[in-house]
This record gives sequence, structure tokens and C-alpha cells, in this order.
Amino acid sequence: MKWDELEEEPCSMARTIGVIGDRWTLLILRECFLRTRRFEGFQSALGITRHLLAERLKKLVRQGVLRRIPYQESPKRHEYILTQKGLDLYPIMMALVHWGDTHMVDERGRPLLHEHRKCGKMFDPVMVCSECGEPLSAKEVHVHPGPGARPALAKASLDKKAKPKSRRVTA
Amino acid sequence: MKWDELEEEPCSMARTIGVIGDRWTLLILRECFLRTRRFEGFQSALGITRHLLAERLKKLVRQGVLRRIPYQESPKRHEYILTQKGLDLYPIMMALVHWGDTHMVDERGRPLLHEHRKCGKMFDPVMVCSECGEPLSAKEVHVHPGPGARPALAKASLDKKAKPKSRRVTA
DNA sequence: CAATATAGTTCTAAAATTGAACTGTCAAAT
DNA sequence: ATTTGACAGTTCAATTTTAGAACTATATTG
Repeated sequence: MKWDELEEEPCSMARTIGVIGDRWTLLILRECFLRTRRFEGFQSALGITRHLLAERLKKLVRQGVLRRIPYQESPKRHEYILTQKGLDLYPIMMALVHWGDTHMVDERGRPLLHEHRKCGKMFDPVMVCSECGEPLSAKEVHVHPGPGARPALAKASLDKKAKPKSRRVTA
Repeated sequence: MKWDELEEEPCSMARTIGVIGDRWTLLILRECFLRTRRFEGFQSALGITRHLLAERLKKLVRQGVLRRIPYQESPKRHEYILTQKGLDLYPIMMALVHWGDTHMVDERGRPLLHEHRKCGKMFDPVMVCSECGEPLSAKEVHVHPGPGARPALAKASLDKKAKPKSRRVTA
């Protein structure tokens, strides 16, 4: 499967993965949330090759996750800042950090603590139901096909002998 | 940077990315949450090459995200099911889906809807502060070094001439 | 006995990533 | 006036990963 195909899958998770689902992109986004804005900043913070960094930044701009804005003329220089679409990735970032905090810390404890400005306390992120406010767990959630679901495959038309070139990516 | 180095970074996000931060692994995990358990099931649902699938499943088992359990003798067959550590990835999955639902849907709408058993309603996942229950956004959160933080680099010891083989990955 | 199902392994070709050097503009230092 | 350094990339060969296809192995079904 090519990676641009991912974004056309009828699956929101696959589409998201098509945009941010690779290792360097996720690390670049971490830096964005830690207020890194410039090429050299990303490069020296991450040790990514300049080639890949340029490539990934270009893609994130194309996708509307980052905006490239000039911060000086002559020589023209730009910085990369999160758009609203990019800022909306925050829950994903926090979920990743929290899982690491829960399952991947060593004896020394957490590398970072998070303080919530509004209440002034150190906190963990909790994912809750928008309707009832209760914390979510996989077992309490049922999925239903939505309006954008792939139409159910007609079982009768599935010829066992046919060798499809690539199989579906969505359940 | 090698990928096993990621897991030793003093950054919970980098460590998490080291475990689940590649495209196929994320898609495999999506299938796990949709109740796929067997090799052929993953393969035909995803169209992943058998080689990579075997490799990724092995890694997820090694990391304690999946458990490999026999479901028949002769020929010995196993299925892959989520451990608690794996189930704890649920908020990450939901955050990915929700971002896609918000920013990547086409005219037809969402591919999947989610029903919360407890309250019976279709919902969106919302990330809130564990202490005050308010929804979180990047601007309201401040980070502090935790007990497992990398000790601050002594500025004086940074020799500009020294060419470090690989730069730090953590801010 | 041949075909099918399941869960892999092995191999080669193609694609992505690394590492290192190179380009170009401008400001500051010698 | 010339060299040095900061910044933001680009280019290219070598290595690593992934894709695609075929093959192995065990047991059941027709």
C-alpha cells in the first residue's frame, strides 16, 4: 500500500495515520508543542537528517498542520507554527505521553510533569465521553457504520478465485 | 537514530513512539480493537505483507502489548490478544480517530460512529484534566521537568568544536 | 489423493532513510 | 576585504526497510 492511499481509506484512523503516523513526524510535532519553530531548532533537537526534516515539514505544511511564515527578509527565513488543525493534535500527543508515563518509565520516574493552568495542579489527561463525562474504556464502546462507511461488500460477488491486487485496509 | 534507542530516551512520548509509532503497527492495533485476533485476519484486513505482519506481531508480543495464546493443538495455532498494557492504548486510538473525524472526513461524513454503552449515546472522546475535569488545550498546560528528566546540560561544557555523533532527541 | 486453511519463512526488487557534503544569502569578526 | 559563522535548505551514494511473490509445514475436507 502506498502512503497516499491511506488518506483515502474510509477510516478516520487510517487517514490520521496517513498524515502523522510516522516516527519522525510525531517527534517533529512534539517539538512544535514544545515551541520549536525553526529548521535548525528541529534539526538539533531531534538529530533528524536535514533531508528528511525538509521533506516532513513540507508535508505537514501541505496538509495544513503547520503554517510556514516569514520572520525576516534577506535572507528570507521562515518558521513553522501549528495551525488550528495542528493544535487539535494535542489530545493525541497527550495520550501518547500518558501511555509512556504509565507503561514505559524507569525507576527514576517521569521525564516531564504537566501543570494545568486553570486549576494549578499537576495532572494526567483522561479521556471521557462527550455526552456523559464518564471515562472511556474499549469495552464500553460499540462502533456503528456512519454515513461515510464503505458500503457493505456483497458477499455473493466475492469470487474466491479472483485475486484482488490489494486487500481492504478498513474493517 | 536507531529505533531501539528511542525507547531509552528520557521522554515518554519518544518511548511510546518506539513501541507503536509506525504505520503498520498502528493499523494492526486498530484491528485488535476491532476484535481481530488471528494472523490471517490481520493479513486480509490490512493487506500487509506476511513478512512484516509476523515481524510486527512478534515485536508487540515482546513489548507486552499483545499476548500470544494457543487456541488449538495440532497444528499448533495461536491468537493475539491485547494485554492490559495494550488495552490502555485505547485513548490514543480514540484520539487518532477523533482527529480524523474532525479534519479528514469527506462529504459523506464519518466512516464510524461510537456508542457509549453506559449512557447509550453516540459520543466524541474529550480529553480532560484529571484534577479539575476541564477539557485540555495546549495553551493551558505548562510542562516541568520531572524526576526522570535528563539532567540539564552544563552550558559551559558544551564545546562548539566538539562534533557530537548524534544529538539529543529530547527537549 | 488433491485441494483448502492457517501461520508462518525466505527471497529479490523497490522504496525510504542515513550520513555526509555542498549551495546560497547575509551579518559579524579579523 | 576577506574569512567565519548562522540559517535553511539540496544533492547524492550507501544502507536499511518494505513490498511482492513464492515456498514450507501441519492437518482437515471432499
